Amino acid sequence: MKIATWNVNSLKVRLPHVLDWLATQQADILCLQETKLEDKVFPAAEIEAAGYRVAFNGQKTYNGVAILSRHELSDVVRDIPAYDDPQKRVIAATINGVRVVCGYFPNGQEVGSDKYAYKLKWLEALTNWLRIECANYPQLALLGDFNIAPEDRDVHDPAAWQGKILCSESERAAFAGLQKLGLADAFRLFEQPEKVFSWWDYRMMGFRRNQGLRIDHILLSPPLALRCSSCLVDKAPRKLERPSDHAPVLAELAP
DNA sequence: ATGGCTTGAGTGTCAAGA
Repeated sequence: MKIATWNVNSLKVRLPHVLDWLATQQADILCLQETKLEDKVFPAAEIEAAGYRVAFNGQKTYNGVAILSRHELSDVVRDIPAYDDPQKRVIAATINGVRVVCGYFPNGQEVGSDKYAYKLKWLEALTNWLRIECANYPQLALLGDFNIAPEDRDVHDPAAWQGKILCSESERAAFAGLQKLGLADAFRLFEQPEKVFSWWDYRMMGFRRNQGLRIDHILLSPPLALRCSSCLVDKAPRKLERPSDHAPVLAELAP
């Protein structure tokens, strides 16, 4: 089973890329972030025509998440339960016995800002909820745009990013807090090349110079980590015309 | 030099992303 995550930075603009990528990769599950679409205009018909079922949780202009699946989705949950938040950042569903949680983590803008405080609160709420979710669902996968580079090796220029947003101590501690729930970073289960990133700034030719960060992740509970046979970033869609600034991250789970 | 692109909203140009 192939599971993946991709921040598409507007599904309206990126739908052709998404459909092409699904056809190429034959992914079973794709979690999307930054769809930026209200539910009433979500392109469900086009996605279903491609052979996928879909659940979504969106809003106008900002945020918005979705889970696309070749298999049936059940027990869909939208937003973090008991956490009051108008921003549409979370959707979860059970697929083939796997609890799939799709998250678009807050950016945080700048360390010390109001948005940074919101990011840390949000991370705490997510972690508290996932502690319960992990107990209820031994097979759990957390996929999404975490907006956290977990370690210096996930950053093209660690010195320049030292202590900055996406790399600060508190954000990395929150990432470690998710790992403490038993969730493993699928990418780091395997030997990987150096300087693999999942996001590159549109400006300054960031992609061509590989000036990026690894901030999109797939975290797996212990039984799923045992089943995981590979995890990679697919840079191909980032090379297309009008790409998202993020590339998809893909993991393979043995049956 | 805190810029640089891209998107959405909306028709000026700004907010937000990371």
